[in-house]
Amino acid sequence: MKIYNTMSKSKEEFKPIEEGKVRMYVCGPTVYNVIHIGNARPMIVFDTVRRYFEYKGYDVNYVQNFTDVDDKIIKRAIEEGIDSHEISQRYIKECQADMQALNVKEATSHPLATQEIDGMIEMISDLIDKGYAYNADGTVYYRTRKFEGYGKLSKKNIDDLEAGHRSIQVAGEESKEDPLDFVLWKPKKEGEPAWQSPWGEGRPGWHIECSVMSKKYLGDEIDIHAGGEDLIFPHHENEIAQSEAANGKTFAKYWMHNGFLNIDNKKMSKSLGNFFTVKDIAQKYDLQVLRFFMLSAHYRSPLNFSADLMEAAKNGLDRILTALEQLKKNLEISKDRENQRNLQAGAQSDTIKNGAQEESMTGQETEALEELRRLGEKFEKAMDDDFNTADGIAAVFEMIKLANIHAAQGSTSVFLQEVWNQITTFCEILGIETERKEEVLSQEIEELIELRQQARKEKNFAKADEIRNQLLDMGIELKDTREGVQWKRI
RNA sequence: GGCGACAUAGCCAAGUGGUAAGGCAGAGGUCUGCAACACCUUCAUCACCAGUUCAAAUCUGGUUGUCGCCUCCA
Repeated sequence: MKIYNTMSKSKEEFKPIEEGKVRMYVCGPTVYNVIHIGNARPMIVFDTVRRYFEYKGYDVNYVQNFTDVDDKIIKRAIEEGIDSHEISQRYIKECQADMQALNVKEATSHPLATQEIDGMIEMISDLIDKGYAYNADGTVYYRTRKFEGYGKLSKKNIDDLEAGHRSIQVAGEESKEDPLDFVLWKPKKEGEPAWQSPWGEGRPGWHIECSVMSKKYLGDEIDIHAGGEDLIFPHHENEIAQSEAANGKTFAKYWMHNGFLNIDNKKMSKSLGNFFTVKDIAQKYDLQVLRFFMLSAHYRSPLNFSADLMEAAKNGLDRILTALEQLKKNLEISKDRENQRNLQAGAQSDTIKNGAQEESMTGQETEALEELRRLGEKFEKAMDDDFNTADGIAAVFEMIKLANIHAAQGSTSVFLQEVWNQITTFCEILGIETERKEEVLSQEIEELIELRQQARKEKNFAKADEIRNQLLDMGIELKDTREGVQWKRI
């Protein structure tokens, strides 16, 4: 398995710190609002990474935090005139609901920054003791130049950084020894949430949270640290400086970063009016479509989002789901048929041996299964190469085609079962929910469908079509298949 | 100004040395009362220029263009 490591800027063979285990930390959202589709990309991508590791037999300890103390949360709380804790709790719930709809598995642990203050104070004290941090009137700064490897992840030259910084130095930073130093602890301002510390009341800086939570839940050294590419600098760079200075060990072996999501080729921003929350998308699409769309490109490539592309993703995903639906039906029919046959055979013979007897596969089926196995290898090869989900999806589409051609009602149930198992296994890795949600139709609609069937029987096609159009207006699309009428909501 | 990424068909997107996966859309056909589904057929020489090589989308140099980071940001 190869993973592209931002640190080395190359693909490296994955070797876990501990055999059979993966320790993985993904930077989570700051909960000051509902998440947008850009937030969703790393969640989807790294959830898929996790699923693939699990498929490969690894025991994955997956940690994703919620940053629940931050300027933006406080600002929002003041606007609404409520406690900032209420704000963060509200959006954590919303975020979890969105993640569930995106079929993102729950993290092994998802710590909250505000629950880990003690650990942060401990690490900051430790950094001060070691000379990597200093207290200036209640604000604690990290002494950036003291850490030798600073800039090693983002490949930045510390002197260039300083040159850039001079022109944009912010007011209130006069107490810093060096403009490059960043905040570990900031003193309380009126109306802000605060905790007691050796440097007075205050709250932690953003970067220290992740260092502390990663250490607590995964240990001093972890396998994978992941997040959006915009976090490379300064967030991850600072985490490295904190953790490695405090722990004296390499922080993370592999650094994974997903590319940005653009809207109509522009960066998503509120001012451009091209800002979409996950909930916006959910109004029009099943969020599975969004997930499928995001996995259709490599996670490190920039990805463009548009209405047309979502339509294309929806159509593609439908093709997969339709085929699986058919496959499942055929499997049931085939099983029933074999059961019938066994019952008859059983009635004729005195002894029924070993329960139901399955039909054995035909030569053609064996060949098809062989082809399916090859496609499975193609899928794994793609995923082994830095999680190439686009190639993986291509393999799934080929499997779908194979199923559409070979898996018929008359096929043996062993064959159909095997095809089903194979394809759904790979869908599972991608996080595609393979069974459409069972929906109950209203009585009115049921009756209309029945009426139309009668009209068809009587060859009154004008009436049949009229009813079909009527249902279409109601959002129900019908199709007549060999197994009867099927419908779906559009 | 510093650092970096990318440029493949109408659209999306794989492919890092041997002559272009897959999907969406389109066209033609089979099936179906019609439609939908499905299947078959069809649709590119890889931004440009120069070079290395028996052989390049794939390596090297240059040109043009797009984008990102350097500041809160997934």
